[in-house]
Parts: sequence; C-alpha cells; structure tokens
Amino acid sequence: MKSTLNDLKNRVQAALAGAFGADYRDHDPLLVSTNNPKFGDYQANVAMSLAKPLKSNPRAIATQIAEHLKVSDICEPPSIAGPGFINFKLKTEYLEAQLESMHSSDRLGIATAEPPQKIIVDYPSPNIAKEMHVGHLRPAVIGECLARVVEFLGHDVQKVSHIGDWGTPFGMLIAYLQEAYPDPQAAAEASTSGELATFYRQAKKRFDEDEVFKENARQAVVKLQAGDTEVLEAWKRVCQLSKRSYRKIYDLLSISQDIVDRGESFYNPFLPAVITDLKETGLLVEDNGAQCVFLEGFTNKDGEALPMIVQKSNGGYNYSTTDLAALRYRINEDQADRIIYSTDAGQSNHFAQIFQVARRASWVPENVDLSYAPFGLVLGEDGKRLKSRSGEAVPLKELLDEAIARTRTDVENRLTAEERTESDAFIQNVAEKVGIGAVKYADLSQNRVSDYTFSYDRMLDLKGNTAPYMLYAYVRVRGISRKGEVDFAQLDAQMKLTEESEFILAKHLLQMDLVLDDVERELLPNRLCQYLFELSQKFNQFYDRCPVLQAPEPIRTSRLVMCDLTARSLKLGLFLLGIDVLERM
RNA sequence: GGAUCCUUAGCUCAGUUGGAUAGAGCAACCGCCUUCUAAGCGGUCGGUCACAGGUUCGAGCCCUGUAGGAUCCGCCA
Repeated sequence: MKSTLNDLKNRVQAALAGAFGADYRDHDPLLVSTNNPKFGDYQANVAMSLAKPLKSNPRAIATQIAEHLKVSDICEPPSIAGPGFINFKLKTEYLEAQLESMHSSDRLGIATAEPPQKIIVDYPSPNIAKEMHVGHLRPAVIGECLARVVEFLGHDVQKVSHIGDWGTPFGMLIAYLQEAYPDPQAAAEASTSGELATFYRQAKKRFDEDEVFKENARQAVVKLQAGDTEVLEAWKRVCQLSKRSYRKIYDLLSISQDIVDRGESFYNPFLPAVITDLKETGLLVEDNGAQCVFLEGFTNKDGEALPMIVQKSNGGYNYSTTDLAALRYRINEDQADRIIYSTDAGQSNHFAQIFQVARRASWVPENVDLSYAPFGLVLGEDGKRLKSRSGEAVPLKELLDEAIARTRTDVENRLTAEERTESDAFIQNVAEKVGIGAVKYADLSQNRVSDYTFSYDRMLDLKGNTAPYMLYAYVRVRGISRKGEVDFAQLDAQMKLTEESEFILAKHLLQMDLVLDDVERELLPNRLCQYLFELSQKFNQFYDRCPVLQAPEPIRTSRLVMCDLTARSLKLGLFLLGIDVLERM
C-alpha cells in the first residue's frame, strides 16, 4: 500500500520538473499535512521558497506547478491559497480504496524499512546487586517502546542491558552469602528461592554493624577480580538471584524476554585493548599517573581541557573504559548500523565525551549512527526527584503495586456504582493491565527529554490523555464486535464514507505509518501517544455520531471496517508502547 | 568557571524539515443517556509562546544576548 504523502511528494516533484526543468526533479516540495481542514488534507509550501531563486512571485509559481500536476486519481483539483500554498484534498474514492487495502493487510499497510538495519537498543543499566528502583522505570519503558517500534518496522534488533555486575556492592552480597549459607547446597537453594531485596538488606545490615564482615566484603571483591573459584561461584549465585528478581518486575512491566545482559564482567577482557588501541592513535596522555584522553570543548574552572580518565593511577579501569569497550563491541562484533543509547539526561556529558573519544580514535565508521536519546528525571509531586519517605529511591515494585492497588479500588467502586458483578480474577486482571499501562503511558506520553512529575491521580484519570481512556476506546470497539456477533476479520471491505466524523477518522487511520517513521527517526514515543490519543478521540466522536450495528447496508459493513481498523491500530499502537489491551473493562 | 537541557493557558503538557487564526488534557461552568459500555460526546472560559535584539516573504521553532530553573563536571557509575 502506497504512502499518500510520499506518492503526492513524487508527483509535486514531477510537476516542479515539468514547470521549471529537470534540476527541480529532486527538490523538496515541502509537502505537509494541513493544520486546518478548510485548507484540505495536504499543502505544498514550496512555491514561497522558490520566489527568490526564480525571481517570480509565489502565487505565479504555485499556478505553474499546479498546471503540471497529475493528481486527479488521488485528489480534487488542487487550489492555490494565501501567499502561494498549494492545497490538496483527497478524493473520497481514493480514501475508500486506501482503507480497503489497509484492511486486507496484516500490518495495516505499514511498510517495512528498506534496507533493514542492525540496531542495538539500550535497556536499563542497573547495578544488579541492588533492587530495581524508580530510576530504572524510564529506561525500561522507553527502551522497550523504541525496541518494539524499530523491530516492527523490520529492523534486526539486539536488546542490551549494560548491567553493573562487578563492583563493590557485590563483595557485600558474596560475603553475606558465604557467611549465612556456608553449605553449598543451602547457598544454591537460597539463590534460587530468595529475594534479592531481602538479601541486600541483610547484607547491608551486617556490613554496617560488623567491621570483620566489612573486611570480608572488601576481600571478596579483590578475590573476585583475581578469579578465585569459590568467590566466582558465589558471584554467579548472586547474579542468578538478581536475574530472577529483575525478571519478575520485567514480566509485570511486559518487558521483552530476549534482552542480553552484558555488564562490566562481560567487557573485562576487552578493557586492556581500549588502552593499547588508544595509545596507538596518539590520543592517550598520562596525567598524574592516570591514563587520559584530553577532551575538546570540555574545560575545568581554569579553562583547561578536561581529561577523560580511562585507566586510574592504580591501574584500574572505570566506567568510561567500559563504555568505550561496549561501543567498540557493538560496532565490531555486533556489526551495528545504529546504536540507540537511552540514559538519563544527567549522563549526556559523559556520552558526548565517549562519542568524541571514539570518533577521534576513528572507531566509528561513517555509516554507523550513534543515536543518543536522553530522558528526564521522574519527579515527585513536590517537584523534586522522586524519593521515598526515608530519602531512598523508591523500589520499582512498590511503585507498581501501588498503581495496581489504586486501580483496583477504582474498578471495584465503579462496579458497585454500576451494579455489575465480576470475578476476582477479572478485577485483578483489569487492575494490573490498567495500572501498569497507566504508569507506562504517563511516562511515554511526555516529551522524553523533559523531567516529568509522577502522579497516580493524573495517570489513572479516566479522562484525557491517559492509558485508561485509550484502553476504554478499544473496549468500546470490541463491544460492537461482541454485541453484533461480527467477526471483523471476515468482513469483505466495501467502504462507503458518508459522515464528517467518518472522514476525519479515516484520514487519521491512514497516517499511522508517518507517525512510526517519525518515532523511528526522532526516538520520541510521545508522538505515538499523541497519535493514539487523537485516534481514540476521533473514534469516540464517530461512535457518538454514527450508529454501526443499526446502520443499513452498505454503510453497516463500511462502519464495521472502520471499527476494525481502529481496534487494530489501537492494539498495535499500544503494543508498540508496551501496553496490553483488554477486551472488557 | 564550564557543559547540556529547559521556560508556551490557573495546573500538566503537545507543537513534526520555519508556513495560513499557537493546540490538547485537567480544573471551572453549561448541555447530552428509552438507542453499540456516559471510563463517552458537544459547548463556554482561559495565551505579551521568559525578556531584548537579529535573520526571513513568513519565527513558539533558526542566530546573538539577558534573566530564571534543572542536571552534570579528573581517578564513583
């Protein structure tokens, strides 16, 4: 199925070439959707921009372009308005035909990327010795969404979690495991059934109260890095324990199963080469015993170039070294065409530095795209970084459980008010899907780069740009299918658009491909949220004004197809956001 | 001292390569359920796009400066 925008673009370009010569064959026609329906559906703004080079007035240019346009199969005759806008209004038959081919496509007529790229998508990088907290919410939700979008568009996606699995906090857990479960059998059992949070709390307690334990923990780190077999065994147990705990939360959040964990331990063998290769490029400088690369455009208080330390004076490596090793691995071993880094905006300096060093070392080929997608902080309602009462980061589990509990209360109240009775399993499922969906949607629906204020009341609002509103729109469509006992998939699409609200909905349905391209390019999930919110609104208007099941044929079938396309678009869109739909709620 | 991001309606936010009259939601107020779930729809109210210059046929968007806010800055990640 052809994209209307691209199709029209090509035709305006052809008209440009016809009017002003072959040089204009590839000229950007500045074709965009109109922001006001009275100007039609699309407008070309190119005439104004050509006024100066062609030394003519824009309206005359627009007229010349219009004379060469061949668009009668798609649009009404184009009109010229204002200073020189060329306006296009799509023909009804064209819209109907587009809807029919969309209906017959199992991916709603959305084309796959050509050529597909190998894309690495970042997932959260927690220190896995600790329980997941609110700081991991955004990278999980955003990473999952970006991965699903580029995957749907046909790219080969590798999901990577750059976990912290080698540092000091591990010494504490290893020492605790060895102390509390000296018997290997018991240790194995504890790591397959225990809770990471409990483990961490108890280990921390021991660490704070006992000097001997503290020393044991330090020794454990040293032994671990020296490759001591027993300690390595204990370390593996702790990693397993973490993985299980993390998976539980990821499952609750519907985060992909196929994430690859590559942490500090994974990159250990590659760290020395980072230093030796940097040395070869001549970028490496020794300063106060540390190996550094002096940066361009980053200065200290005295205006001197700032170093990026890649090897500490004690010979140890740090996060810059690991990030450089990871970048190299992704390019050389994974053969990535595009690497999507998504971290909190506080690390943008750090990544700008990493990218600079990698580029200056010529480690990044021309055709590899390093996409940096920073995100803002999660704030509490006081406008400050979200913290628990005790000042610690809020555990993610608590945050999500609270959202589910609040949703459950809402659902129960509504059921009582409507005198409906539903099973406990039904209520719990709705509470989970709506509650988790609301948390994710609240995060994704805002511009990624800005900080956002976490508010249960706002995200669980049944009205407005929220997950519940959209999930309800989906439920309404499914209700029509149930009530009318219509199998949407079996419909023979013969479209017949009549009412204004049908046209509005139809035109919106046909623009999902543009939105996904936009998300792929800009890495802004809120564009997709905006699209889905508008789709829900437009469907609700259609639902309000156009009876479906009672309508006479052929209108009835046509409207049923509209319902089906809306349902499938909502379902796909929400899926790409990582949100599950419900049939009833 | 430097770097990055931000400042749009009372509140929370959109605003797509610069395009026609700057948009939503919430809150407030007024309407609409014998008809597919009213968790819905329609309407009213609400703006010096932080400020000042500049570029342009055209600026919320690009450039410069100012004010305010957030985050980060040599051996933590």
